[in-house]
Amino acid sequence: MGTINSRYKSYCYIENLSQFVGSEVTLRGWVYHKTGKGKLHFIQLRDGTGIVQCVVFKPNVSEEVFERAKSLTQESSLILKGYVREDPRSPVGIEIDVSDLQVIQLTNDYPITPKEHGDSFLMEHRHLWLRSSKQHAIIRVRSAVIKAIRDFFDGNGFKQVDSPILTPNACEGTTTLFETKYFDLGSAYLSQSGQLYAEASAMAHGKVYTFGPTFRAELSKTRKHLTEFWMVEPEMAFFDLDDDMDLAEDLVEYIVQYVLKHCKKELEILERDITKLEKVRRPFYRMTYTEAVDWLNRNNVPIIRKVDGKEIEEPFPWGEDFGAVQEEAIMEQFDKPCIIHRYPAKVKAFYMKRDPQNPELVLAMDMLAPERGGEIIGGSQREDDYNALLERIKEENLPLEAFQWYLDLRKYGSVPHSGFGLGIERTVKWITGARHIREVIPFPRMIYRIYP
RNA sequence: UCCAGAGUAGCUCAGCUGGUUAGAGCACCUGACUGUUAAUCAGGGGGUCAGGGGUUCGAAUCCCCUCUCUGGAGCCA
Repeated sequence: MGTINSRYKSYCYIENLSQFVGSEVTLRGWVYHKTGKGKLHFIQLRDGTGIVQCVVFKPNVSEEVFERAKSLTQESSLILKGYVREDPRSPVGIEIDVSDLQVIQLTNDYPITPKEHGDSFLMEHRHLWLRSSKQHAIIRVRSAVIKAIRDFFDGNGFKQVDSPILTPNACEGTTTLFETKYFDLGSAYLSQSGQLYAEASAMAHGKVYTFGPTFRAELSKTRKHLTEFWMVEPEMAFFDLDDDMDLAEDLVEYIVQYVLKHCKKELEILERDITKLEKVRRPFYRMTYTEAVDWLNRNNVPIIRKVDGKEIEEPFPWGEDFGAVQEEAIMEQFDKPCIIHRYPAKVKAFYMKRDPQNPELVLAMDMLAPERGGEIIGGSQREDDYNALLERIKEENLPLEAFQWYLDLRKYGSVPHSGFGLGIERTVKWITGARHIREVIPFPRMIYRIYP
């Protein structure tokens, strides 16, 4: 891997300790855990890159240093010097024999102990919970996922062209938006998708991707929803739906294989079954919406409706959108992602292109992840015909003035084009096996939580 | 938003059909210990039982209201 030459490289970090066996090093960090036994103290030191056991043996250090080591508490910050030694008794094979130790700050009453805690308590202390080893591993996987995404697109001739976060109008009129005042121009909204702007950029650059936060004021309270989440949205001129699906497969395969290669330790800490991830290789499964409905009915997965307060089970009707029950039933049979494509037009957004084979369908696709990973990608070929798009905007009662620029794209050199959005958090949740989506973003924003 | 569940020590929880001064483990403080890694052993401090109202001789326990939190649904990535 290429690295940048800098003076910071000369610092010694725990992840590089194996290069320093037999020599003296200085480490800076925090006490992750400490145990003692009379004349012997064991400090689990973490420095952000890893954890190593440091041994303080009374005869080896001065009286003051031993007293300082004895007084250390969880999450106290310190600088220590010691010899790096291979030791089979250490979980990482390496240990530090401490010769000197300086306390930067002695911590009192660190709230997160090695014992169990409730979700609510940990979320209140998210700013500290980030230091715990599983949370630390998850955020490192997140970082790797983002790097994989950038490498993939940059290496395939895409340009990153960012979309605005403050927007004048709704992209998909259906979902709820966060509204804010915008000087004398009235209201602005936090973006719920960069797609429309990505389309404009694709007409300028061919293949582009936008990467940024998106905001949805939906009143959803589940473990796969955030009100602020990150999304990467590629958009490609001259791509049809099949090209779009191929690209989505390539991307997801690349991300998973990258994480398997670069995050072995993290996946181990997270106790992730990597044999399941190793199966994520092209080609993925594909089925049309209509095939999926047939499958549901052949396998007796009904839809449950409430009529007069009573729950009634009915066969799944063609034209209805899938809920969590249907998605999970379909995915149970698959050991790698599945793309479902060609949905009924009435359950999908206005900008999606009609299927020339069947006007009731749109050229849309969703990718569902196995192991209850849920929907990680939603995409489509876009409507590129001026009149067809205008018709759809009117049908949805969207403000025509706001979409004038978007219609312009169909007026000046319109071409077939496609794109999709991949949710970073849902992807990281699936890959890490995290229980809740709030664990895969450093500071989650949810319907009832905006602290810390 | 709708449905369901929860709130007792810093944390995780027990506390029965109402009955003396509210309990445990961990964390914290003091001491012992040369191989711990959720160390062990001995001792110690720590409570507005979410808040308010009601029933009762008596409420953590029963009833009502409010607040907070958790999970699920719909919608979505």
